[in-house]
Amino acid sequence: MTSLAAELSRIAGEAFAAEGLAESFGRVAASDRPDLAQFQCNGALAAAKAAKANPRAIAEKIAVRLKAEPIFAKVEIAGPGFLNLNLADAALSARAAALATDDTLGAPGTGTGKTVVIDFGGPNVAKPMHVGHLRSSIIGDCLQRLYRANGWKVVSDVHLGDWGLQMGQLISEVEIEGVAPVYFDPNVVGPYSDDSPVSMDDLEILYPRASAACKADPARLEAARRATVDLQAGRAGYRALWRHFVKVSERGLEREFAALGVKFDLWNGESSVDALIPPMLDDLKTRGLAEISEGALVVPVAREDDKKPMPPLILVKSEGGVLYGTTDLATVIERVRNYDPTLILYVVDHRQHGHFEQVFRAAARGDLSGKAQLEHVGYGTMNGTDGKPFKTRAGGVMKLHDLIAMAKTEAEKRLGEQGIGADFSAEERSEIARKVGIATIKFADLSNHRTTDYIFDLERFSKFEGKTGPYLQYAAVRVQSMLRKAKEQGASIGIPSVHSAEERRLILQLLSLGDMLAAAEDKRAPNMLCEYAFELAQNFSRFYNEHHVLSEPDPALRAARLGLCALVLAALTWVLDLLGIEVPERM
RNA sequence: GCACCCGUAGCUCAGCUGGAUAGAGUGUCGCCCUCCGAAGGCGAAGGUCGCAGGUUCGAAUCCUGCCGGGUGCGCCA
Repeated sequence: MTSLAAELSRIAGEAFAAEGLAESFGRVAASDRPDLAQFQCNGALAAAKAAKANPRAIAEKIAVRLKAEPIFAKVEIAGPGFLNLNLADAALSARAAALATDDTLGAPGTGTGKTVVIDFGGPNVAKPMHVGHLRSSIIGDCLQRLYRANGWKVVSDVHLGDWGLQMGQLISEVEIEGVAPVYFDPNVVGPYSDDSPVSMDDLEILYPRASAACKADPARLEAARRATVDLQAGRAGYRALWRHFVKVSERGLEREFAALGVKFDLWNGESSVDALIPPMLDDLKTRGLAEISEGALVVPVAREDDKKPMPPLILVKSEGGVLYGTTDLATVIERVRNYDPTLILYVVDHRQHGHFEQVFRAAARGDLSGKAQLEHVGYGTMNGTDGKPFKTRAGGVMKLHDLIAMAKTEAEKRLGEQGIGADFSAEERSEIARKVGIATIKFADLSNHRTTDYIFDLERFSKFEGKTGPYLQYAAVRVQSMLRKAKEQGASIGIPSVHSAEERRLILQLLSLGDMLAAAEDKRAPNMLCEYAFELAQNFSRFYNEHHVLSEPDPALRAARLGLCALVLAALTWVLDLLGIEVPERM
């Protein structure tokens, strides 16, 4: 179904058109001044500016036409030419009734027939996930849920970091440690054991050791570079060892993502496009797009009008290794070939903006992206309460696993303080705490605007008061509880309609859900979902405070109000689901 | 040095394709539970929207300069 605002815009647009003005001036949106009206149209001001006419006079003409429309209960002109509009309650009620039977709750269907590839998560092989991966994972997951809700075909790809210098660092470290000499024996070409010579715990020790050694010693770094080149060139022992690294790491990562409730369609990585790289390089060289510069093969991407230096995208390093820019470019080719998407989103830390600009420009120069628009969906840093990047108390990198555990512990503490679930089983209490802990983290992260840094304050985010994940879960549980009671009492659930100011307000917000989803998609802005969910909970509380539903003596009115409660619950649960937040049965 | 992002209430943040009295949470101070879960609702106080110019009938929003903070700038990811 088309959104209410869209329908009103169409009606107003026709009024402008009938006056010989552009239809686009008819854009109607929720009013900035809810005390004055439900909706507003500011088109008369813009039209007057364009036509050098009197805005008030234009507004008068439009108002005359709009007053003839039965959908409006009020059409007023205010100030220099604002059109303030209220709807007839009958129209609102009809819309609410239609919404109550709409499984999609007014989702806009903006993605019908379109495919989007979303690249997020981006964990690295051999490294445990840390808080740096948190934002990519939960923002990316929210976007994939949102795009699906809006009708897109979504292909999500975790895009493992499994092919760069860090792999060479690890391989050379294993060689130095001497823990698996067979993989380095030039006289052995396999077959190799199916069992990994290293565990995830080993890798977590080996990688930082290798990384530090390479930083300290140029010769050690050189060995890592050589190992990288050999791995990428296909040396059998290195490939076998590397496959163990990947497999071992994936098992750990799957657990981490499961704990977060994040799923991917593809578990591809940088290495997945290995075979595509040589033909891509040949093609780019043949077409004169790639050239040798300072010993490396590069694609120049600088443009005349650049205001800043724009280094070329390096495809092959002087010693022969490929970089993540190379795999990113080849991955564009792969995704276009496999899915022909209209959009590819990269949910990656905003510090990598320059990298993506290079890749996107190179893709454009090579005409590699088909019809796809490539877009870097950047995000800011998660900081500690000191305003600096989030660290453990000891000053180290906080693992994601530990952060989730902290949030769950905090949730348990809060639930205990509130006496929630005192009579539930230990298992159920634990499960509730898990859901609340995840909600704490996700809502805190997603409610901040994506591009800005934010301060992670567990103390504040885990509160049940205010704009928090736990509060919204509680609000949803409360409505569930009421509907359960209604069912026990045998009360029938009817069709929502307007009988009071509180219901009117609630229904108006419910009818704007589709517009919010479209806007959130357009801006790739999860915080709009958070804002909506919180406002919905607030509007419900006002309604709930004012009208005692279950004790309402008029059965028809009670049924209508229960219908409204059911609709609110459906909308709230759905938006929370898009945020990746689960609502417990009870709490 | 150059480029990008940010500077909004005591604190944490929305709002930014220009529009009416700049919003929310939190904190502070008042009210409101014989009734569906008060983890709530209603109200008050709190702002030169970093500073200075400019465009406009109209600027938190667009442009320029400055100050303050963050980030990035060729073989890491």
